Amino acid sequence: MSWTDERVELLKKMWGEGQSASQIAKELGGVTRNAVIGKVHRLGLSNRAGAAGTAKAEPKPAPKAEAAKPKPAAKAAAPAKPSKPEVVMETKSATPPPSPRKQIIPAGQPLPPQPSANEISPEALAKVNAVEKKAKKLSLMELTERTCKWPVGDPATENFWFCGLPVQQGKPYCEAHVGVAFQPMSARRDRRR
DNA sequence: CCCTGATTCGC
DNA sequence: GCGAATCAGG
Repeated sequence: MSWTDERVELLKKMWGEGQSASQIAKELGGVTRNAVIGKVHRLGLSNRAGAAGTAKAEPKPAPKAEAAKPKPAAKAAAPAKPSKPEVVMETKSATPPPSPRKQIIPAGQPLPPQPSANEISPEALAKVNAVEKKAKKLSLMELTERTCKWPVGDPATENFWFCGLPVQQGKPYCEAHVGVAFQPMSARRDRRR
């Protein structure tokens, strides 16, 4: 493969968007991330700083392209569904890990955390809520050994997906989900009922 | 171990 | 100019 104009443009575009070299390479195909990085340097756009030479470029917002058209919506629909405060911190009905009902959540090997007597740190929960918005929302088949396998939503529903963010090293989940999946086992054991 | 970008250097 | 190998970090 050679660096045709189109390919270079895509490279510039993606690099500008903050995509990683490996992602760009994958997208382009036929090249490795090294090739991409090498090209990036030769093009002089190592980082998104002012490569032009004089003017200092602004930090540039670099929005994460978020085209969102989940549903063709044959009819008007209400796509916006705030959040469901199902995670309470008062009554004891918290259910941080998704509720797999009696369904078997198919996962490569690791199983999603089964809800247990739990009360995850509010921080971790907040983190997860935030992260779920950035989740890549992968389908079962899209999961790999390196994508967070934290299930979100109801398996019996349309909107059910797996986090998909990069996992934390060996773990089956991303950092945020690891945070709620693996509790220090310190907090309290269980509410003395 | 996974990943990131940066650099080098033979081609 | 190209990019694998290597380096340096996270």
